[in-house]
This record gives sequence, structure tokens and C-alpha cells, in this order.
Amino acid sequence: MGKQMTEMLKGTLEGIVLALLTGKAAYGYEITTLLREQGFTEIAEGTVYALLVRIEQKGLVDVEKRPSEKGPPRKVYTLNTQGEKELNEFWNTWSFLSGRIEELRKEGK
Amino acid sequence: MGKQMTEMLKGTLEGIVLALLTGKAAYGYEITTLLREQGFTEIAEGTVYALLVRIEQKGLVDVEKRPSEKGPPRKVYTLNTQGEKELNEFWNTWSFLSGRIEELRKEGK
DNA sequence: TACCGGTACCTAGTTCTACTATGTAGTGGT
DNA sequence: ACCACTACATAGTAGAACTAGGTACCGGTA
Repeated sequence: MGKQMTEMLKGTLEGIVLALLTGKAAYGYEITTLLREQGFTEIAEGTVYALLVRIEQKGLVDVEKRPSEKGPPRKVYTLNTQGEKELNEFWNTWSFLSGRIEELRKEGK
Repeated sequence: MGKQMTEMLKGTLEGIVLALLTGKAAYGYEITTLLREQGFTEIAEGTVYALLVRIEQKGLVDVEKRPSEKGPPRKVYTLNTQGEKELNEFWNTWSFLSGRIEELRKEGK
């Protein structure tokens, strides 16, 4: 992965995953696949699992274990109220930052 | 500073500073002030100086020392060819990421 | 039976970047 | 003599993504 992208994902990847979970529960492997389909082709699998552990420990998601037809049991993550709150703050922070940056771009800077 | 913003600045602050330097040389204290005026009120001064050391070592800027009327000599930074190239890559990376994220927002996710 | 690919999860150690906290200096005003 | 403002610098810390593995379940096939 490009070094720039790696650094830029810090602080945004968590928001991206929370956004993916909005209105639709998902498990780790599925989330990794989803991210890859959305163009984040180089996201490391380990990164996603580590992030999921983190947001679970922060209490942003609820977890349920479900059997799989094709392999080991899945850990299905659902956004809870606190997660929605965090996602909301993410959008606020993102709006501010992207607003500032787009301003710089417009100024031809 | 909010923890979210701190993390989100990783990878973007460098681009922001390079953008600020486009077409206008500037010194550290000035850049800090500029950032604060643009709404990044809580950027730590030390963060800016550390970043400037970094981009100088990466060879993205040229540096010139100029006397100041009001204090110690200033280190004036100018974007060079390699810096312009890096800034260009920054805009590409940024465009991709913000495109993906805005897509998620549109989907109500 | 043995192997392999796909599914599924997990983690120790590394790297990079922003922050905290603090220090050093020059200048002008009181 | 002191203080505020200007101006630069850095050692140590925290947080997040990556590297580079490992474990385990299942079906197909040689």
C-alpha cells in the first residue's frame, strides 16, 4: 500500500468501518471483502481484525457468534447506540477537515 | 484536540502544509499561525516544527535562513520540484479516499 | 488418505505521525 | 529586571495501520 494512503487511513478507517456497519451487521472477513470491493484493495486483513477488536473494546459495537457453512464460526458485529454516536462525531470531524482541505485545493494551493 | 482529529491529521497535515507552501514560501511560526487562522486552532507548535524537519529531510522543500526584525532568524521553506510531485500524489490519494468516504455518506451509511 | 484452496479469526512486533512538555534565543516595552 | 511576543527545537509518549506470521474448519480432488 502506498505510504501516503496508510497514513491517511489512520483515523478514517475506523469511521469507514462504522459507516459500513450502519443498518447492516457484518463479520470481519466480510468487511475485509467489502473494503476490497470498494477500492481499498490493499487493506491488510490483520488491520481489519485489530480494528474490530478495538471498536468492540470501546463499546461501539455488539458482537454475536454465528456458525458458518464454509469455515470457522463468524463474529458478527452490529453498530450500537454508542457506535452511532461515534460515527456521528466522525462525520463532523471529517466534514471540517475535508472542508478545509477542499478550500486549499480551490485556492490552487 | 479531539482524539479523532489527531488521528485524522496523520497523513493529511503534511499535505496541508505542502499546499500552504504552494506559490508562497513561509517559515514555521508563520505556518503555525496560518493553520490556526484556517481553523486548526489546536495544532501544537511542536507538531509543525517536527513536520518541517521531516519534509526537509525528505527533500520536499528548500530552506533559507532570513533575519527577523522581531526575534531569532526565520527558516523560510520553499516547495521544490520533488515537493510539488509529492503534493500531486497527495491530491490523488486524497481524491480517492474522500471519494470513497463521500460515497459511504451518500448511501446513508 | 493426504493435500490444497477458500473461509474465518487472531496477534506480536514494527513503523510512522501527532501530541505533550519543555527548553533556548532574540527583540521591544515598562 | 522582567515580561510578552516572536521563533525554533526535541525527547518521550500514544495511537493506528502494517508485516508476517499462526490457528482452525470445510470441501474437493489426486
